[in-house]
Amino acid sequence: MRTEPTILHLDMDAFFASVEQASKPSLRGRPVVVGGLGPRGVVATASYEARALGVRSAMPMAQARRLAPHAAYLAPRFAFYRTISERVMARLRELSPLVEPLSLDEAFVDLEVGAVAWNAASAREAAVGLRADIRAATGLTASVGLAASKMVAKIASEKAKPDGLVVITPGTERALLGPLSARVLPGVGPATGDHLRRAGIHTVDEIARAGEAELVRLLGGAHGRALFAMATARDERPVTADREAKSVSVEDTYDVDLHDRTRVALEVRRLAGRCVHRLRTAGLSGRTIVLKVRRYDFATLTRSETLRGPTDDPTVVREAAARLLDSVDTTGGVRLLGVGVSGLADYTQEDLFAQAAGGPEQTEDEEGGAEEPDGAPEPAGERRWVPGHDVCHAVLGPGWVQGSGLGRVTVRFERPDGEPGRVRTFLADDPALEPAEPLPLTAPAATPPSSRCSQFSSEPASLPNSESGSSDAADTSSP
DNA sequence: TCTGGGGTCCTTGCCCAC
DNA sequence: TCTGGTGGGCAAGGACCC
Repeated sequence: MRTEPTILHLDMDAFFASVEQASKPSLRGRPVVVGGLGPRGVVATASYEARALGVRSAMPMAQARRLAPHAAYLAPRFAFYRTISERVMARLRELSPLVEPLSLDEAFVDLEVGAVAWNAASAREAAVGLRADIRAATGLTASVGLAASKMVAKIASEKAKPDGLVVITPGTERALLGPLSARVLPGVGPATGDHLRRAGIHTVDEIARAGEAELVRLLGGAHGRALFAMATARDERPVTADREAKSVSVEDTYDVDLHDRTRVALEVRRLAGRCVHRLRTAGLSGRTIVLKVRRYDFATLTRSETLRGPTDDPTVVREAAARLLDSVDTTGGVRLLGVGVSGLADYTQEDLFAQAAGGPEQTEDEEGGAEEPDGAPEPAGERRWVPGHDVCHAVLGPGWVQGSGLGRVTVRFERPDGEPGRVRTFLADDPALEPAEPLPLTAPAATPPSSRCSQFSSEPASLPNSESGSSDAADTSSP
């Protein structure tokens, strides 16, 4: 156990929602909810303004809309979030080679290995500089926790939110953790929390007092021992860079339950194709094919089959998934289907055969490969305008979709470095309107913008009068 | 209220080989 | 030959995380 707070946990504040507010001046200071916009969507991130109204991550969107009817509801722009995340992670790697990303918006950094910090004062100095740099590079705020272990650093960054820095002095951990709810410990979710509560255990202190043997009896060996260690502030887990993926999967929840067995089989084929595409993009293959089915009543089944060797052949994966589907009763309807591959390797059984036979054989079409690289199928002949996504108008320049429906699309014309912009409504098939790349949040120093709207380097053109009727809808929520 | 998507890890039970 | 213990691989499910 180290004696100085040189493990740093970084957590970007309300990341997806903050990116949207930074991109869209009209949303600053307003409640913003990012997540699935379909009838079965859930909240991915809510801005602090939306949280004040009771909106939380993982909450069904329908419930969020009831709590915050005037919030802006936006579909996530994962590709854009990823580019910002990469800039943040690159900054972290300047501090230390030991950076462990946990998600797009969180990471651990071992400052001691990076030799930028050796005690509380130097660690704090590094953290202050880091937060300032992230703000300058992205315009976003981050919260940072510093401690002698990963668990406590993470709890510290939680205390620091939003936009703060908290250092936990080694030796004070147990006093800090003791009175907190058992739920703050990693690995204590709703089920374990209930389990502990039924045993009369509510706080971290009570976990520690229960003793390891009792926890093992209640929760099983691995979980019980891990929890006791955490509750007594013993966490020796090292910061680990470059963790390898262990599985690759894709899944879809359908707006309405699927009842037709033929349609279900077709969807499983499509998902298998998408999964293989992801697998191949990552240069991987896998040995175990997993089919996931969530039925109409939310009961979730998995079926798996392990092959003799790893594969990335779409035909092999599709056929295995189809066999697995044969063993599942789907009467009553299914709401979700998924296909995954685990037991990953960076070679395939076919490769081995090919080496012997003198070359790989081209398999049949790879469905899902060419289509829908980001998971969204594009229906032929109809353009989908997704709320929150970027567009470019031939005359008016860059903007974003505020809402669409009934053959119309409403666009707000504004840019990250400008003032809140005006709103205009167009026909959904208006040829002057095109999907576009996001504009950078902060003006890039040397690199030219790559956006299709890059010719609009200054303020958007002034809005001409138009009979298409500009509406001044104040939010993107739809009934 | 009505529950996404992409992951990881653990437990349990079964089968098989030794 | 039969039985029992053990350990590994596999399948399925559950819990958790962001």
